[in-house]
Amino acid sequence: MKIMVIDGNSMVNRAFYGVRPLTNSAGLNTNAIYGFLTIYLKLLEDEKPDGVCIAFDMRSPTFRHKEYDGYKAQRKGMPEELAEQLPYLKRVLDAMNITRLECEGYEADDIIGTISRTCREAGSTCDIVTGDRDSFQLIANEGTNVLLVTSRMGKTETVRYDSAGVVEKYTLPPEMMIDLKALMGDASDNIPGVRGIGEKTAIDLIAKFGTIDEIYENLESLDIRDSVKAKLRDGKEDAYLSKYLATINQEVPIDVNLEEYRIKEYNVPELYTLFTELEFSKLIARLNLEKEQVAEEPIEGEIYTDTLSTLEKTLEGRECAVCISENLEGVGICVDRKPFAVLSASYGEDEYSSFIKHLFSNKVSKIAHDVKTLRVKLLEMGIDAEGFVFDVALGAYVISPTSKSFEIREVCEEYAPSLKAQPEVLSQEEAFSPLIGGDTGATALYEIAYGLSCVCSIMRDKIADLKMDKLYYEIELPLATVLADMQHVGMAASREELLDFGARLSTRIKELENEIFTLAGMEFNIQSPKQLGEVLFEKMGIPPVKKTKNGYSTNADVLAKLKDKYEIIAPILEYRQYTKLKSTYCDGLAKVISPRDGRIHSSFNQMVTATGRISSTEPNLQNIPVRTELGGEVRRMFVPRDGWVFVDADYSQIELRILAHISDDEVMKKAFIDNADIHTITASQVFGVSPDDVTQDMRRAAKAVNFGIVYGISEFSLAEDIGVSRYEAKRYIENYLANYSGVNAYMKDIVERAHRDGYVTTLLNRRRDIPEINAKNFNLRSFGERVALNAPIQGSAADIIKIAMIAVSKRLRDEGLKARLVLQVHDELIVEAPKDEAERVAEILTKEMESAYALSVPLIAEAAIGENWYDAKK
DNA sequence: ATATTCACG
DNA sequence: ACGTACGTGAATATT
Repeated sequence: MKIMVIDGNSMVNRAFYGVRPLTNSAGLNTNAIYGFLTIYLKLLEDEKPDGVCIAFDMRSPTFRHKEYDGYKAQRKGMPEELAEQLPYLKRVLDAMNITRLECEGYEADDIIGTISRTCREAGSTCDIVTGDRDSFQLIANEGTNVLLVTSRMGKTETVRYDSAGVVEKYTLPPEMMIDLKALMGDASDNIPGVRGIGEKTAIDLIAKFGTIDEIYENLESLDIRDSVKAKLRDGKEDAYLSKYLATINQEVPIDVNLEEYRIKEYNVPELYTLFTELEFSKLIARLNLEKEQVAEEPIEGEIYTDTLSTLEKTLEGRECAVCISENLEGVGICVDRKPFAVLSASYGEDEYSSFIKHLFSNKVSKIAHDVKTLRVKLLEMGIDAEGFVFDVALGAYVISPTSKSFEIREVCEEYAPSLKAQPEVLSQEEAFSPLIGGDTGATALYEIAYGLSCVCSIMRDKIADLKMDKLYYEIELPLATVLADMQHVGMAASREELLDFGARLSTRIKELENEIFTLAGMEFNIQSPKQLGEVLFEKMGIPPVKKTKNGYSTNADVLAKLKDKYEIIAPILEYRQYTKLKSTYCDGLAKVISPRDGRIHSSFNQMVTATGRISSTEPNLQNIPVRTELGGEVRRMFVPRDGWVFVDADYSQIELRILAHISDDEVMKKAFIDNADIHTITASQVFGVSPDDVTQDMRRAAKAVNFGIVYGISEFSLAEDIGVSRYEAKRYIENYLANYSGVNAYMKDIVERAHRDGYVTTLLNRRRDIPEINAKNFNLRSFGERVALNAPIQGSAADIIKIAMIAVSKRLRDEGLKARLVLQVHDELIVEAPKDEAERVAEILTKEMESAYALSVPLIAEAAIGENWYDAKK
């Protein structure tokens, strides 16, 4: 077997300096990537290796740096124009299925040495591709050669060196290269060598004596010039240090499996996407990446005219893609890649509606787009739709949760671009909002169904590739049905009480308004941050605390700092609180109570957040006040049906428990296993006192540190948050990380992995891409690093509560209970239950939430029962 | 359409 | 030295 092992950093440098500057239209430099690929493809053609791998240096210091501070000390960091290309190059190599190797504490050369040794031992030949001569020492007669790549004037040349080649060039065999360097040093790596001895003398000496050991053992008796002898005598230590530094390590602790390097097929869609972004159209053509992307045939569908009972039989037990029109006047179906439309107008009312019932029963396996919305719509029409085996929108979300849109059009364009080129109708506007009544609508319906079936098969592979089958098929897909049911059931709030509360707030708002105007000496719009800023910081001359993009900041933090010094501030804060409550909650909620059933049907969106949480809109029921007494009143106005109660259960410290689990931090795990108060334990760690001696203030500070850690802490923000000096905040963090050493290691590791991979994952392998992580802009990159810290934690919590929701929902149904899940607030589930089911439901909630996922610490949920939402919280 | 503020986890 | 905690949605003012 013939292995080619490439020195990635060296080659990318050669490419960068050897290829004229190139950028794509987004301004990204691409010349090093392009040059690298050109050289690689040429080598592949010329050398025809069986296997390939590429070794990279890591940023972290190596064993050589630890031994010698000066090692490569003169090296400047790579220019930004090159650094920004590396993450892309790595993605390209991944898409080409070429193995990349990196190892903390070692250089690429060491990895290469290790592989060449493995090859020798396995009897394989090994070609080392590199741009510098450091690797010459690895050349061996048993088939280890160096392909030295040089570039000048935009031309690259490759010269093969074997043992004879080295002797010809240096008059010394490869194995003497190390000792040669021990004497002559290496300016480019800042290896000292023996002071005063250059290449010529060094070659002579090594040729004569072989090794520096040989030289130093007999130094005084050697037949050489006295001046050289003196230099050797003075430089002995340097000589041995240099030898150590120059010696390539061939025992790097990496798993080497030569079979794994065997050349594999490219991941064509991935590579195509990347090359498109990089604008490498020549390479796309050269590698034939576009082939098979364009459908050969246009979509040919028809309007179904046979009797529907025949069709029912055909569909039974089969899988089909479906798409319904706005009011169910028609449905597009695609089975076995054959698209057609069934129109209500072609049949009698009974025949059509019984077909629809059958189609949406679980006798037919359906692929659809946005199952939750579809199910809600059908539930409103009295149809309990089930049997969905794939949701194309949800698939797109799971694959890339940060995408902006999961509309049919976008998803089709992204996952089946051939559809765009071929059929005319599918690319037209009206095709995606079908209005039945003419051929266009029917055509659109079946074309969409066809599109969905194409997209589905591509997505299934992609989901399997990403190892997200469990996340997708066992969590997200079943959850869509649970969310549809929650949305359909809704939650009741008392319109009268909300409006009454609003009226009471209004009275107080008026009073506050007058008070503020009097203190300001003028009338203005208090709700306008601009006017308020001018009044406070210009007219009244209060010193501004913070600025925003367009003026003075007047937010609650700023006002709190001014509160004790200026009389006008307190009423403003109160005014803000009251107007917020009235407009967002009293008026806002009253507005969305459905006239049909007097309940609020919030939309639960499964495809919005970057982390996997769900969100709630129109209205947002996930931000109903609770932190202040007055705000909590709003929760009293959420009431169950007559004779029913709310059962509310929430997870205790789920995010910190997840942190303890994934960081495997012994101290934090013990705190949870002992069922201790985590903030108190943290306080005892941070302040170095026993848990019994932790004061309220210490606990409060520790709580802020715990939160900070989960968010990707900075000492500045922590200091700001808890009102201590920056220095003190820094001490807290240092103590925290020193005591929770597992957390410290985890934080380092996850950030490093994010830099390397460009994404992070959760416990259930939900993935979040973090393109910012390799940005040159400091703020953007720092943001990426905080995201890398937080997303696995927040996202894993989201995974776990989703599993619990599915389990709770199933048990309520299986056990014939009337109780129904009505709300989820990230770490809290609320069920509306008949009074006589309440205790049972509380048990189910607690049990299913706690057992949703086995962590290495206990997962605790606490349930409470109440006559309204406020009272249902402990 | 964007900015600011503030409600929640 | 950089600027400063993660994830959301709604109301309001302003461009």
